[in-house]
Amino acid sequence: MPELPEVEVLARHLRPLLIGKKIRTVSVHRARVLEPTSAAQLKRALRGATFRKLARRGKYLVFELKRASARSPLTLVGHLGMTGRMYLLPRAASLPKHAAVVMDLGREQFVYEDTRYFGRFTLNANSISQLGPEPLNDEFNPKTFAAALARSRQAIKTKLLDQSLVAGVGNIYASESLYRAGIHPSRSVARIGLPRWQRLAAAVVEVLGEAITQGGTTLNDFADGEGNSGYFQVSLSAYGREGEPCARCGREIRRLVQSGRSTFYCPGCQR
DNA sequence: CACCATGTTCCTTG
DNA sequence: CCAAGGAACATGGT
Repeated sequence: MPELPEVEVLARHLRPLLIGKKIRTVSVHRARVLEPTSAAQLKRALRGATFRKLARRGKYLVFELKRASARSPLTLVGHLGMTGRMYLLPRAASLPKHAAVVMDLGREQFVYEDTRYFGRFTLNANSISQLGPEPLNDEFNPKTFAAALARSRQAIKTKLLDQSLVAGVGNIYASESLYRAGIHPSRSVARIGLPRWQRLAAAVVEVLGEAITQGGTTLNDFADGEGNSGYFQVSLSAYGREGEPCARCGREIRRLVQSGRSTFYCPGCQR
């Protein structure tokens, strides 16, 4: 459940549940997700710490904690990879098969589970510093967008996944944004002029914003970690619709592979 | 068995 | 040094 909108919805859900809660102990079931932090480091740093803030940056969750002893706040960075989830469970509840890190909060436990263990839960904030502008802020606009691509000839779809260009767009919303902007995913970024950049930037903002709004209706799914996240309740126009008629022009949605990842587009609407 | 999957990083090649 | 492409990571669903 991992692109920007899903992470934003999760952050809004977790924020009131975590702020003010104190961590008693931390158990690490899969140390790989902590890298480069060690299990011992994480346990020592978090024991007795209290959640103060929770923010989102791109697809990352940024937890700020206060340690009982000390002055400087502690930053914990979470990323859900492809299959990560975070939620609270009652203290006695049994853990899921792929629980990676569990924090004992007293009457509850804060669980990070991740089937494929591609995600991260770490004290290292390095990857965050490499992120490009937030698409839902005004630091993101068509000009910074176009300027960042000056020397590239890659396909625009591939570039949209580059987190140093825009933070938070993933494989699903890249297809959706290009569909909305009417731009062919294979178009070289060198051949995109200002009007197209403007349409694309606007489309990215709209698509992500709408997904957040729609994700807001399925918040309850995060609470118990059961069943589906509600992710695919967001209505998608292109992604996953190969062979189905385009809602705008009726031609069949096609699938192609770029840099090893599926792209869905309408050959009629996207040039 | 084959292929697909919401992501990032590392390695190789040019 | 840079850009670009592909494999690796790990598990499960169809």
